[in-house]
Amino acid sequence: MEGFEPKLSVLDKRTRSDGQRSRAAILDTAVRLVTVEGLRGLSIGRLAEETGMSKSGLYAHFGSKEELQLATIETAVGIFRSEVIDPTNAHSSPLARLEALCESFLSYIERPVFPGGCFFASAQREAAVVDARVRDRLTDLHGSWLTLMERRAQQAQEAGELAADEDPQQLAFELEAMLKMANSAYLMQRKPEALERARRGIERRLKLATTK
Amino acid sequence: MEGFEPKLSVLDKRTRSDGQRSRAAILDTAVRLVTVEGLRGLSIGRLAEETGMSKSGLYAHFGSKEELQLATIETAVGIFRSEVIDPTNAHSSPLARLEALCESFLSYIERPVFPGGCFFASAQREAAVVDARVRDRLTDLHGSWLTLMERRAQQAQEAGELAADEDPQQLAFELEAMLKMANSAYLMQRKPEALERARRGIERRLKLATTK
DNA sequence: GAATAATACGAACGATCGTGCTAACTTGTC
DNA sequence: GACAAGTTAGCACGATCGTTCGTATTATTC
Repeated sequence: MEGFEPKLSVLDKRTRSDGQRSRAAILDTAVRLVTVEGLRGLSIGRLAEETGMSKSGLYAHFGSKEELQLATIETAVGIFRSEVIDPTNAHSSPLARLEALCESFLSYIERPVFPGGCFFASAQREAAVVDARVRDRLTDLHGSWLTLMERRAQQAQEAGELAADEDPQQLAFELEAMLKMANSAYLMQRKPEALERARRGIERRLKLATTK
Repeated sequence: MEGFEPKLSVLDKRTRSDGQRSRAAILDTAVRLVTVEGLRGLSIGRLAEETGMSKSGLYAHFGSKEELQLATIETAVGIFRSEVIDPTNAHSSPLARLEALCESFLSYIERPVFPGGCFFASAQREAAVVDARVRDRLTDLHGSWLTLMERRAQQAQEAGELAADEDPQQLAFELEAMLKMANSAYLMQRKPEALERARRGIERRLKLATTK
């Protein structure tokens, strides 16, 4: 699953079980907070209040806000991988995996896995404001996701499941456009109609790419 | 141009010319700041520093941060109207106006009118964090834009320019998906390739809707 | 030219931000 | 059971946040 390998955390010499539990609880709260309030809303004080810890106690787990943000992102990556990407690998054909990827993403919005929609859509918004390492990581992940879609499309084409004159990158671009639109429209106007429109659009687009 | 009427400002008894000029200069800086840093980055201190005014002097123009945010939004609405929407009304046929609307939006990203891409995309991100009046106004505007696209599609269909079995709302959804994707991809990876993909996708989608 | 109201500034407020420091406690290891 | 290391809290710091107040400086009107 190239591109979504979790980055190694800078400090990895933690042994005590209570510390691991605390850290996990903090990050669990953090990812939810980010999707609702954005990366900027992820303040130490707010997070301490939310988890019932003191600011300094919480702070000791990360050492800086930047590290906290990075750790939060990696936590979200893990959830996204297991909730969205991994399940789609059960399918055998590339085209089925591409379709499953779209549906898996829509389901991830619909369930919802995070209260504020797609984690990365929420986080990337403030990329301009955030430290360079955080911004770079977010850009990497955005690229990885798009690349994954493109690769699936290309594999489908190589397997003869897509028309030969179809541009896999163009197809991936349009599919991701629907996913992104679904996320933002579903958040803005709470009606599930947005997800249905995305599903219909994706289905029609894929049909066009196969029967051209 | 229904839906994009500027809201009346709460205070309108300003008479002095220097005050009007200051206010305009502040708001001009504010709209640019929002597209780069988001609505949350629109802090009084930052804005004062950027415009060379004192915090309190600047503050006197608006009375509260909420009013500042609302005034900034209305300023952006005016720019969006004159830069994106109004020019498209020169075309006579509804379908041409719909096409022009898409191209006008892409050009607005490409020029760029704002340094951080579409103002409303930047502002809506933090809708969850902001005061109710600001959130409501942003939701209104989002609805107005989508409704405008839908109306154009419907008019085109009524004029016989679109296939009878095409769903105008679905078409508008998919077109806006491309526009949104173009904005975010163009910002993330600075390559103009994203705009080209959006243009190609829109053209293909419209062709499909006309020759079905 | 005087009166009036708009405009701008400086100082200060309470709150919150990220970040350090110190000290107390728990946990795991020898 | 001792000891080292991990964990947490308390306290305080400088900075910035939105906001208020008093005051001086303008621009417009009579």
